[in-house]
Formats: sequence, structure tokens, C-alpha cells
Amino acid sequence: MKGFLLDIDYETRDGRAVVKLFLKGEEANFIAVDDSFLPYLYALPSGEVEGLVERIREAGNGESRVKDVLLEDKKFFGRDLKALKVVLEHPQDVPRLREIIKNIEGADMVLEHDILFVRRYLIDRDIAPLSWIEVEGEKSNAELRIRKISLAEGKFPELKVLAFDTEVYNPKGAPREKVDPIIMISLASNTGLRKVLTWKKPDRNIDFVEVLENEKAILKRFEEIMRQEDFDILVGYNTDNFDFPYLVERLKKLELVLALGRDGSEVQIKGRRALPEARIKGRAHIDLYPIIRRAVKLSSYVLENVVKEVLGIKKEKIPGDKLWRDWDEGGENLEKLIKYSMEDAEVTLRLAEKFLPLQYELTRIVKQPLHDVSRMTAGQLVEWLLMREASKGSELIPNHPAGEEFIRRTEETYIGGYVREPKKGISEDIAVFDFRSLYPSVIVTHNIDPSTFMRGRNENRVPGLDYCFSKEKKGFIPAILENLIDHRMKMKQRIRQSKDELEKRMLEVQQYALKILANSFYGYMGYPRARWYKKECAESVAAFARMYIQKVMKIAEEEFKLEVVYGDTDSLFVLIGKEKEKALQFLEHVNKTLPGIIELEHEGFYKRGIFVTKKRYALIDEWDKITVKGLEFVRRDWAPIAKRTQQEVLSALLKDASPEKAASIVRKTIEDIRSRNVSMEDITIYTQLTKGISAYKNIEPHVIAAQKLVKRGREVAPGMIISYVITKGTKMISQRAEPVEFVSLQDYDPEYYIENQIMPAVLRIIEAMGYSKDYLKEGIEQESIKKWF
DNA sequence: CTTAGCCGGGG
DNA sequence: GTGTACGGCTAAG
Repeated sequence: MKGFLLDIDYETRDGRAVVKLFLKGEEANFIAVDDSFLPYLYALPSGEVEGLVERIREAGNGESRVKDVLLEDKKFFGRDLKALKVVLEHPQDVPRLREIIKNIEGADMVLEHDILFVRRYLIDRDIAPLSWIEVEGEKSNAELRIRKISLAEGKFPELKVLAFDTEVYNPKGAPREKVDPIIMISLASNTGLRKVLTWKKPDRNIDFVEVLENEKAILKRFEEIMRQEDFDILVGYNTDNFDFPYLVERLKKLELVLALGRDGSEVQIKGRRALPEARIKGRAHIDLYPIIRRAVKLSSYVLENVVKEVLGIKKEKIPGDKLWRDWDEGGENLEKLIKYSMEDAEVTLRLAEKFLPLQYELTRIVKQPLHDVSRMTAGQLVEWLLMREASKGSELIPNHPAGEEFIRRTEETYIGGYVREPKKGISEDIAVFDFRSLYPSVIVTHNIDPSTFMRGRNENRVPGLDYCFSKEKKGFIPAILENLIDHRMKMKQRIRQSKDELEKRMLEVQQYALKILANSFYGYMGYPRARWYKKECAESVAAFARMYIQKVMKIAEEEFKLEVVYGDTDSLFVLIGKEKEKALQFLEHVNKTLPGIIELEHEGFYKRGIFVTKKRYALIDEWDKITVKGLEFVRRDWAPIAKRTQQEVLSALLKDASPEKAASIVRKTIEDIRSRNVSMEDITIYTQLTKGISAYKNIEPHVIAAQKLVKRGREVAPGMIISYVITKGTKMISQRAEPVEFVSLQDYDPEYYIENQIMPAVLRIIEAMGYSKDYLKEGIEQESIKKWF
């Protein structure tokens, strides 16, 4: 039978671990089970093997249940060796045996003792989630008992995706599980479902509303819809951290059981100490929040902002204190609330359509469950890819670093990329070049791998270091990376040839997934938690890269007489004047001198740029599109006026090339602040109170402001956004934070807003203009820029 | 300068 | 569940 693997899990039946595969069949969904797979670990013998085998078998007698000990030929960091595979009864026997073997004489090391059972199953059976699987076996109850399993061919099927959002009554700031009910559940699916489940009837009929008796009833109805429509994927926004944990607590309180899992199981919240995650067996639960955080850099990840930046949709947010009032007041306010809730689910679905395809592709490359892959960092993705490749090539998988080793690694540092000190100020007609995937190319070209690393030789030597990398055998990591890069090149070729837009889009996502992975290998080797960590490798990649970028800069300056105004790691910015052809000649020449797959590319032309310091600059292209790096105000506890002023200054410099105009904008803003010609909104700073006031050790401005709210008889609770302004006075800044509702424009401290908000935002840029203090002082008798402003 | 503590998203 | 985040920023030391 053929099935598309959606999810995998295991459970214990009669003391035996049974792997459960959730499959989407060609006709119907089904569950297949496999009880033939046993957990194991490896022990490395330090000397004579016979005795060790005996000792392990004896140690296993009784409680620890050793099924078998097998001598295998394996490799460890490329070296051939013998390892003992210790096969056990149940995954939970593994940690116990691990401890026993560690203390047995003659065992050097225990390996592969912490690989989750189902993940190991996927690797060893060589199957992958979101792929078609051929299973042979016999029906037993509602399940198929697997006799044989293998990968199969097939087209990616339509997956049924449900986006959902819950609204919770919250009269005291953050809602309290024991008291505050869930008042709405909104649903939007790619099968056309649009629905808000609630238990308060709006005055007028709204077609997508289903009014039920009470909270319990909407929860039950949610379960019913889930089971009837049998969704493959469930998406939400911050649902790991809020919606599902809250739902689970409410269910306990209401003494209600919801079987949302495909096998009738309940939602499980895992990882209490770290970040929680909500698992729904048989379906993938995807929380878009962590995905979007990794995928796009934004100043705020509030849903409304994400939707605005990513989808270009304007959507209003209902502030926390308004939500419960709207519910209480009913009438039009209730209708508004219902519509907003519906909108939340709808935009979540739109975001899912945008971000899920990449997760699908990463899942298919890394070959671990979608639920897990969607929560992995880039380093984890690389690691799972390496783990599978290691097993294929009988490489033993190294352990994660233990306590002290991890600390040692975090303390190891090395020199990173080369950054050229910029020519400060405005430059015109700039050509930008960068190396195509420089770090991955260096790893492959120079065969950089823990197993090829040597010291004190001369072949393939790392510039400036006593390291070199043998080219005798292709390293484990470069081999995998090369494969990935080849694959991606072929994909890009197919994109160029394809005429079918849909196919192009699919291939585009695939090549992008490969790019993400390829670009993560360098970081991985320098990541302290990595199994294949090797500082010297990461260090060498950076050293080779520095050599190449410096070499190319030298060619630009000495052979082509092009002025290099800036460059960072893998890029260089040169003044090209009006001779655009020269850029291409330079490029062609450079590429003849570069070895292996290392290649320089032309990134673009810009008509103007401002360079402030390393990593801080702004460019404008021929179509007036502005790119800003390192200057943006990403923190939300900046007053709006500071950010706006910075943007206006940048625009004056880039579009008008007018430092005078920039200066006058700053001057005008300062005047406005001094003369109090600003709005409250301009100067209000927002920070969330995330716990009770007394729980804070550090007293920050928003905490002081919250204390003042309490003093005035207002209730504050965790979760409230505190809006405050900094007022006049001589005390510390934090002591001068006042809740915005208790102050007027007469109270704020202009000097604070000028010195701590406006100045940091614009001063660096203004200074980089080569704006001598003298120039700024012209006509104004002041000593410094600060005073002049 | 380094170190310790806090924050995010959700309602 | 054969597992335990993370990177950025601020105030204090």
C-alpha cells in the first residue's frame, strides 16, 4: 500500500516500542505500525573486544535488557574502527545502559545514545516525512502491521491546512487559565472553511458565526470540525506559547477531553523548561511565529506588523484592554471583535501559504518530521542532514558536548570576516560585487572538514595559520555540501529552462531551501552545541575568505584603479563613475584568478550611498529604492519621533544629497521638542510588563511607571503594555518614567528626548558626513554639535 | 568593560 | 522522552 507520510510517533504496547506512521493514502488516510525496530547504542572498545562483549551482556542481565551485542566495522571522523552495537528492548533502556557502559572497564566511549527513537527509525529505514512510502503488511484492527517499508515515487498531494486563532477573556491583563474563559475560536482553511465559534450572540446575523451554548460547546465543536474535515496541518501564530497551553489548562479546569490527534489522542505540551511546543499526533501543528522570526527581520513580530510587512495587508489590532470590554459591551463592539477574530485566522492562513512551502522542502531534504523541522534552527537542520548521511556511510555520529566541553567551546574564539573601514560620508556611482556563496565554496574548494584537518604541513595551507586540510580523501562535510550545491545548481538550471510558472515557483522554493542549508554549514562547524564542531574548521573558512576578499580588493585598486569605499566579508563596494563596462571587465578578470567553485558576482549599481561606520550604511539605487544596513531602529522601546527623524535624515541625504537639509530636519525636530510642538504619541514609549511588579530585580522604566499606576489605584497585571514618557527632574531616568495617562505635554523632559532618543539616532549619520563641527557651528556660536543642536 | 537579568509573540 | 532555546539589549557592577 502507498501512503504519504505526514507524521510519525511511537507508543509502548506490552513493553515493546511500536512505531506509528500516519499516512495519507491514495484514497483514505491510514495508520501503519511497526514493532520490529529496536533501539541501540554503540560502545567503542579501548582494547580487547571479547571480554567487553561479555561484560556488557552480563551488565545487561536482569533489568537492563540487552538483546544483542554485535561487532561492526564503523568509521569515526573518517578513521576505520570496530564498534559494538548494543541492541536493547525499549528506548527507555538506553539511558540506563549508557550509564552502565560508561563505567565498564574497556569501553572508551558510548555513542548514538541520545537519538530519539522515531528519528532513528526514519534514518535506519531510509524513509522520509512528506514523501510517498510503500508499505507491505497485514491489516490488524484499524492499522496496517508493517512487514516491509520503503520509499516510493509520487506527486506532492494537496494537504488540508487549517489556520486557527483563539480569543480569551482578559479583564486583568494577561488571561488567567483558572478563571478566564475562551470566548472565540476562529477557523480558516485552504478548503474554504471560514468560521468563528463563539458563545455570545451578536445582534445581527453574521454568516460565518456559529453561536453555541458556552465555552465547553465551542471547544467540542472545534474538535468535531477537526475530526470531520481531518486536517493534515494545523497552523497558528504563537500557538506553542499561548493558544495551546491555554487551551490545555482550560480543558483541565472544565474537566473536558478533546481528541484533536488523528489517533484520538489529546494535545501534548512538551518542553516545559525550555520553550513549550504543542504536539498533535498525526497532524503537523505549525506555529508560524518562530518560523517568521527566523525567516524575516522585522522590528516587531506582532501579527499586525508581520501581516503589514510580509503581505502588505493593513489590519487593526484590538488592544488587550479593549478586547474584554468589547465582549462585555456586546452590540457593535461584539460584532467588531468577531470580525477581527475572523481576520486573524484568515491572515494566519495567508501567512501559512507563504511560509509553509519552504518548511515542506526543508522537511524533504532533512528527512525529519515537519512538526520538528519547522521548529529547528539552521544548525539543527544541518545536523540532522549530517546524521542521516553519517548513518548511510557507516560513520558514527559524534556526541553532543557535555557540560564542561560546552563551556570550553563557548570560550573559543577566532577572527571572523574582513571588514574594510568605509570611506565615510556620501559616495556616488557605486558598483557592488559579492562572492557567490563564499563560505560554502571555500569549504568545498579547500576540503575543510574535521577529518581532513592537520597541522604543520604545507599543502592546502590556511593563510596566516598553522593549519592545512588534506585533499587525499574528500571530507565528510565537504562531500555533503558539494552534493547540495550541485543539486541547487541543477535546480537553478531547470528554473531557467522551465516555462511553467507553477513549476518555477516550486523549484524556486527548493533551491532556496538548499541555499539556506548550504549557508549554514560554516556556522554549524563553529556552533558550540554541534556534534561535528571543529573550531579550526570554522576559523579556516573565515581565514580563506579574508584572503580572497582582500585579494580581490587589491586587484580592483592596483590593476583597475578602482577606489574601494567599503567591503564586508564577501562583498566590495567600488566607485565606478560612469564607466559601467569597467565593472564587467574587472569581474571577468577576477574570476579567471579564483580557484575551484569560488566566484565573484556583480550585485548591482547604486547612484549614491552613505557610509557611517563598519556595518552601518545606506544605499539608493537608480529607481530610488533605499537599502539601509545597521542603522534601523529595531527596538520597540524607542519613541516614534526618533525613528521618524532618522528616516527623514537618511532620505534627505540619499535622495537630495543635501546634508544641509538633513541638518535642518534635525534642528527643526529639536526645536519642536523644546517648544513642545509634538504629540503625545511621538514621545510615548511602550514596554510590556511580563510578570508581577514585585518579581522584577532590575527596576526598569516601565516597571517604575507600572508602580506609579498602582499608586494611583489602577490595577496592573502581567501582560499589560505599559505606555510611559520620561518627565523632567534630576533623578535617574527610570525613576522619571510616568504613565502616559497621568502626564501632559508640559511634563516631558525635552533634554531626554533630544539626548537619548534623537541624538543617538541621527548623530552618527550626521558626523559621518564629514560635517566638521566648524561647518555646523557656522553662524552659530556653539562649541559642539550637541550644543549646536 | 563585563556580568546578570529581561524580553519576545499571544489575550 | 535514546532531547531542553536564543540572540539582543540594558542596567548594574
